[in-house]
Formats: sequence, C-alpha cells, structure tokens
Amino acid sequence: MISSFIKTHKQSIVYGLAMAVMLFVLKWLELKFIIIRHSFEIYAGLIAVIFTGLGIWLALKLARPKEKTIIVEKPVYVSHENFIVNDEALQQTNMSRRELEVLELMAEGLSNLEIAGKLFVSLNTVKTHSARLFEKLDVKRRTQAVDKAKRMGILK
Amino acid sequence: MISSFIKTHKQSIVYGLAMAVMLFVLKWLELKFIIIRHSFEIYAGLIAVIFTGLGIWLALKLARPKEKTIIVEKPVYVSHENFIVNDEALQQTNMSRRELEVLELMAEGLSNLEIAGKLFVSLNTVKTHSARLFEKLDVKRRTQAVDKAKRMGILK
DNA sequence: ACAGGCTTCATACTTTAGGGTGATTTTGCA
DNA sequence: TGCAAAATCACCCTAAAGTATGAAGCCTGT
Repeated sequence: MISSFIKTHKQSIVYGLAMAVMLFVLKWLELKFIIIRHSFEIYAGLIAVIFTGLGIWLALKLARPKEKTIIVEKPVYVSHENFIVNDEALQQTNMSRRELEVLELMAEGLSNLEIAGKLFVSLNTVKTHSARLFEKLDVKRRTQAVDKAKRMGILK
Repeated sequence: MISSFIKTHKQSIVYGLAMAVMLFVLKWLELKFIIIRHSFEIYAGLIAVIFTGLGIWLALKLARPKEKTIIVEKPVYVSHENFIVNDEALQQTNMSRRELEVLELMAEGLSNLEIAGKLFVSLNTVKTHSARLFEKLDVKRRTQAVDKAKRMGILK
C-alpha cells in the first residue's frame, strides 16, 4: 500500500524533494557569510550528498531493466489421424530433404550406420544430418526427435 | 544502436570517465595554489561531478536490477487421440509393469538416466529393464522398440 | 560473381546405450 | 509357507550416439 503509493507518485516525490533541497540551499546561502567557519566543509558535504542522490536517481531512471524471459509452454493439439503430413509444420522446422530422410529412417528404428547404408553416405554424414535435425527440432536425442516429429505431424 | 554500444561498453566508458576525472583532479591540484580565486566554485563543481558519478555507480552496483519479465509462449505439440491400447498384444509380449513403464518413457524420448530419475531407481535397473524389454519385443534398439510397440498398439 | 544454405566427409572426443553376468530382495500366488 | 517371477543393483566392457570443429564442393538467388 505504502510502496505502491511511492511507486505511483515517485516522480512527484522526487521533484518535491528536489525543491525542498533547493530552498534549503538558498536559505543556507543567506547564512553563508555568517557561519564562515567550516562553511566550506559543510558546503562540500552537502553537495556530495545531493549529487550522490542525483546520481542514484539518474541511474535508476536511465538504467534499462534487465529482461528476464519466461518460457511458457503452450499446448498445441495436433491430430495425425489423417496420414497427410503436416506440411505447414514441416516448413516451420526448416528441415532439408536429407535431414527429413534421416529423420524418417530414425523413426523406423534404424541405427546411424544402417541409415548411412540406405542413403549411400558415410556414417559421419548421417551424424551431421542428425545433429542439424536435432537443432531444428530443438531436441537432444533421436528418440525425442521422432516423438516430437510425430506429435507435430511431420511424421505419420 | 548507440544505446546498445553504451550497454556493451559500459564498463570501459565508466573506467574511461573515471580516468578523465582523476587526471582532471591532479591537474587541478597543481593549479590549486595559483588559481586561488574561484577555487571554491571549482571544488564544488568537482565534488558534484564526482559524487554524481558515485551515486550512479552505487545505484548500478548495489540496487538489484529491476527484472522485466517477458513471457514467451512456446508451442508444445500434443496429440489428443484417445487410443485404446491393444491389451491383447500387450499380453502376448509378456511385458512386466516396470518394463512397460520404461518403454513408455523411452517413447517420450527420455534417456535411461532420466527414466531412472522418474522411476526412482538406478541407471543399472533401467538398463536391465530395457534389455529384457528388447528381448521380449525382439528388437535391438530403443528406437526400434518404440516403433514396434506403436505399430503393435502397445503404445499410443 | 558472390553469399549462403545444403550436402558431404573427417577427426577427435564425450556421453549414452546396450550386452553379459551375477547377486540380492520383493512379491504374488499356488 | 515356499517358490518362481519380478524388481533391484553392480561391474565391466563394447558399440552406438552425440558434440564440436573444420572444410570442400554444389546449387541458388541477388
């Protein structure tokens, strides 16, 4: 309640305080020539305090708030009863032909070596494709890739 | 663009300014006894600048940064088909409860370690279950197991 | 012609999966 | 109650999967 009041009226409060300080300084200046002893130190201290405050205010005002991103998982219901693959979802993944082929063979339970054999490429190539494909699907393992691809309707 | 430059080089800028101020102070100290007139005003100005800086530094350093939370919705693909598992096929496989549980988690793309965590058992236990389960399904790999189980209707 | 994506492959290294074996403890049920 | 099946775990070792990095050749569109 109090904090929210301060929050909503921060601007006004700050300006009000600034005004008060100003008036105080002016008043003090009138007395300047009376209290001549130690006036320098007092003045210096005052300035220090005031401008420290100003600095803090400036920093708080100007510093950009750090952004914190919260990822909320939003369910997307997909039915793949129709064995028509979801081309839309496929496009979004940005998957290349070869990567899709590898993914399909993965889904059939083939090992990387077997996939390499079927596609007439080296084991390393299959690994490269699979690594890329994992990135694009945002997964870490082939089993996850297959699961996600099926949920998305990329695979039947 | 400019603000991002300031952001990424904040440290450097702050140190640079600090250096400049230091040099200025030193230079000023040399002239202190010459320019005795107006030294008060100069001193005051200096203090103002320095303490403004101090205030900014204090605020930036000590004040906990305001966190601005950005909520990003991340789609999670879910298939909502109520599948009737093929109990008959399940019986024939002779799978135990635990083995089925492991199989289900495998199908979700979990690693053996993750499965172990979910089932509160050791990694070795999961391996034992998976090995048995592979035998019963007559497959060699987890990916094959998942594929076959789905085809058989054991898994949704 | 050149930038950029795709495909291909390599090397080296780490992590995870899987196979084989054995052992102990639960537990369901005859 | 006793026993077989199930569940648990350990150790050791090999195979496969995955990570990281670099690089070369090939298309494609600007």
